[in-house]
Amino acid sequence: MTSTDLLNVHPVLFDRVRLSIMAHLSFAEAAVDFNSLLQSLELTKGNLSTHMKKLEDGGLVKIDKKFIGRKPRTSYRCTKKGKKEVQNYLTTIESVLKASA
Amino acid sequence: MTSTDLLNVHPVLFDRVRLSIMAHLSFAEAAVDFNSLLQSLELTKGNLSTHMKKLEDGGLVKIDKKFIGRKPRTSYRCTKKGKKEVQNYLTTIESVLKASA
DNA sequence: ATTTATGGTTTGTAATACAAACCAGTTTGT
DNA sequence: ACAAACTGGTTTGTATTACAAACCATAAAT
Repeated sequence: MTSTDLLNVHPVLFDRVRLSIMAHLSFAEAAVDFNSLLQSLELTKGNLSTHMKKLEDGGLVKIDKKFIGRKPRTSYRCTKKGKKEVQNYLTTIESVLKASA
Repeated sequence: MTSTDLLNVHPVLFDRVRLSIMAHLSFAEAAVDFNSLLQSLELTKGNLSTHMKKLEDGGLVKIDKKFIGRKPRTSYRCTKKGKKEVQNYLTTIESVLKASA
């Protein structure tokens, strides 16, 4: 009930762009590749790249690099931890913001 | 439904501390003063001061400075807009994060 | 009259978000 | 064959931000 519960939500999720990314990834059944995220979210490549790195560092996302034919392709999927943290984010926000009052 | 809805939430709310502050203020009936926020949130004075300024600049909070006896006292209350933005934040997060899928 | 407490604001520093520049390779055009 | 343009990203430089420390003004206590 106290707003200090917010301290328990993963800090990396407190960013608009990264939350969008996690929303995409956590709903996707399969892995999502760099360029489709790029298009959905309308970011620059550099910006997306660094956000993905942070999500990876936080363990919320798993990165997968391979060659598809002769071209490189990077794709991402949401980890178990990622899903858990997103859920935690949602329920925490709700509990903090929904008035018992 | 698209995660780009997140672009509609007030940017100033995308911060843990400020969201905590708004949670406090939006539930409080009366104005809340600087020191009680300071204690509830366990921040430094400088940090709280600048966060409040941002919330004020965003129109989410109204500041009120007066002397109580001979001592200065600063207190804050949530504006209509503040309440609206908090509501919008909550419903947007829910719609983005709760799978229709 | 010093010291100590109260109620904050301003300032300096470290971390962060972002876009521009870059890099490695591939395909297309001539 | 060679250059130009495209693909798929990463690294780097800059502006913004969060934060705590230092500071300021006044009041109360000794």
